[in-house]
Amino acid sequence: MKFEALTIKDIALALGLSTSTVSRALRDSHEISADTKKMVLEYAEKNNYHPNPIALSLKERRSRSIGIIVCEIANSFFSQAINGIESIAYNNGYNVIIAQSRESFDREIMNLQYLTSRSIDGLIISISTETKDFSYLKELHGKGMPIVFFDRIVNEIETHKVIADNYKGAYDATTHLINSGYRRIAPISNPKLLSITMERLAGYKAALADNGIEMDDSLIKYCLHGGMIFSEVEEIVNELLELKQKPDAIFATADKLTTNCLRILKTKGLKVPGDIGLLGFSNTDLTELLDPPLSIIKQPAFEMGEVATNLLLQLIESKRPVTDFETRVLPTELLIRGSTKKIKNKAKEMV
Amino acid sequence: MKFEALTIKDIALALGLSTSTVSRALRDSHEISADTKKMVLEYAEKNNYHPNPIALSLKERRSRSIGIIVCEIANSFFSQAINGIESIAYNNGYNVIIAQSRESFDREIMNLQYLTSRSIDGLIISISTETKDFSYLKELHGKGMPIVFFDRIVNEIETHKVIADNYKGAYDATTHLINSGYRRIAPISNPKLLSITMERLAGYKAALADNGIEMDDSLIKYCLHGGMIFSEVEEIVNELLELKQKPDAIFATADKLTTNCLRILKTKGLKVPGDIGLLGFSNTDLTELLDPPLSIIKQPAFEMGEVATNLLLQLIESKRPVTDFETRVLPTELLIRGSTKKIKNKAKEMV
DNA sequence: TTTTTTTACGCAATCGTTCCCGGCAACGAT
DNA sequence: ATCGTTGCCGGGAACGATTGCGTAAAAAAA
Repeated sequence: MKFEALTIKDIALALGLSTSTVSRALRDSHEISADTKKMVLEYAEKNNYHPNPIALSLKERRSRSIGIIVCEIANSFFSQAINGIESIAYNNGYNVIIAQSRESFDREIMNLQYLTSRSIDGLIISISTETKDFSYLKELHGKGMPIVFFDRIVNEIETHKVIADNYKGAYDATTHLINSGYRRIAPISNPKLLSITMERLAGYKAALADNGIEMDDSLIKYCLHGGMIFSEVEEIVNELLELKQKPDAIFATADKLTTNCLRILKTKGLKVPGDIGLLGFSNTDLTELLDPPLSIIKQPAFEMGEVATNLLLQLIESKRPVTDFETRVLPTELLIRGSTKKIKNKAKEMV
Repeated sequence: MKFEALTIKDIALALGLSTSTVSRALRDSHEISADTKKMVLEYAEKNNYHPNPIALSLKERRSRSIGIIVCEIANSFFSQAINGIESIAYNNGYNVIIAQSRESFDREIMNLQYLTSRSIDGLIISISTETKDFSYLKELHGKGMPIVFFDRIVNEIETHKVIADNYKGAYDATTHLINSGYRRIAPISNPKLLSITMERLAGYKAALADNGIEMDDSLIKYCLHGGMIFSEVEEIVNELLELKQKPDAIFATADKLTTNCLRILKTKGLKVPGDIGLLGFSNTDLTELLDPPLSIIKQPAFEMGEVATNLLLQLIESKRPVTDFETRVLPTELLIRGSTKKIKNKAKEMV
């Protein structure tokens, strides 16, 4: 079945005018008489004419749609960010096409190809945990595709970037853990070279250093699939618990890792925070209802989406090539709950 | 900045052919010589030519994109459903444009206008809690727009529909509560006339009847904004708790209501299930980690999205008007956890 | 060799819209 | 009466791709 819409040609025919006149009347050109304008406008209104966006896109060589690539939608952080992206985009007459990489590099490339073949005007992307090769993105960017990175950014591509203050977030979180008496804090992260991993681990390390705590490399763990594969997180937690010097707290640096860690610790019958403390990055609004209520670092996901979209639209609508790029860093929020309750300093465990 | 793509015209110019020949060569027409085909194909491959989908859309009068309207993306059920929709759509060369009504009728109409002005080929929608007037949807449907309803459906519009087995889900849930000793079960729902509300309440009532429990209308509550406004849920819970004959369990018939009920009960210092039992529809994967672990009815959100999309594509790609519509009902799952633990039958409370 | 058929390609219209260019009135100025 | 000027409008090309039709040359048949 087809859904036939009214065209300018139909109006022209009905009113005995030419398409050019109708077009001009609709765009309120000065070279159309008031009478004709009124006639056309009224007819268009009555038969609710809407210009065909596809024809416009073809003419103007722009689709007024922007692509989004994230690892998955069903993740609080990203769905909130998409919310922010969408709100700005719609207000500016753009629509968004969302694609999910599911933490796969191959899928990310496919999405990229799909979106560009769909002739998007710009791209907002948080790269997958698997992505190490940026040549495709570089090529795209080199060809003039406006790109804004957010969350998981690519430092070697020069364009606008939007991130949470991962360094400070992790620093504050680690400091809080230390102040609560924890000493052997094990950070569980996404792959090593992901921007958010590096930023968050840097904050962690700085907090340790500032508090005179020696770092123990055996406590630092990475999840290659960002927690998408449950068993992977499970193995890593097992490794940590089998250490001679066990960690007294886990610092999960990503949403999926945080909740999966809790799941695993509970399954193992460990008391949180009695046996082990837990704190992590998370954006779900259920964390305070969990058992135990989770201490979290929350990112301003919605705002990040908004900012990223504003920057992207700026790139898209700029007349001349933009060379002055900025990296916006938005503040995180540390919410202290039960999962990091103070423990007594066991002096013997101090390293 | 512009992102210039290779066109058929460029290829024709470069190879000294006409655009028609190039077009036909690319589509492997029999009336093009093998040599020419090879030449064109190789050139297109090397310079990675992709047909401009906008030009194709204009020619074929189809955009190969489908619209989705849900109340919000940042909701487990809907993000999972969108996942399902997206997977099928992409596999069939369609992209999806997502819009959020945020439970507002006005926004829903705006979204509808936006999406149609974007010339979508079809629509998948779960209507907002506010929507009582279906005239716009009817008009759209009447004009030939393929529509598939899912979750919150509109019975008076004849087209494909996809729902969870809300009746059975609610029936099973209520039965479980009864079997666990609860007698005064208060259902908190979305607005009265929403399809899911009616279906779920019907299941609730049937379960009561089948167990010889008299229904108490004062226990039946509705949230006009579907739990989007926290205070609204709070008021309703307060009303219930101020009843002379208080409920001994709450049955929340929607995701947001379920988690918000828990939040409110905990804030009030009530023990769940000690003071009151709680069970609800929910699709978040954190429910088992909550305090208490929540008993829930889970909908097959992903599958619902898949089925809805398959039905929609069927409508879109059908040559002649479809008159034979179906309503697919997918099974729900009852997950029993701590929040509905057995209580002793207090005979005096039996009504 | 001439006629017919086939092969292989080009021309031009089409989708809906915009916009450059040109034209034809009516008007005032000379 | 003639010459600009202005106001108002239509013709047609363009955006990128597909496709029916026409046609030249080559191949086959006469």
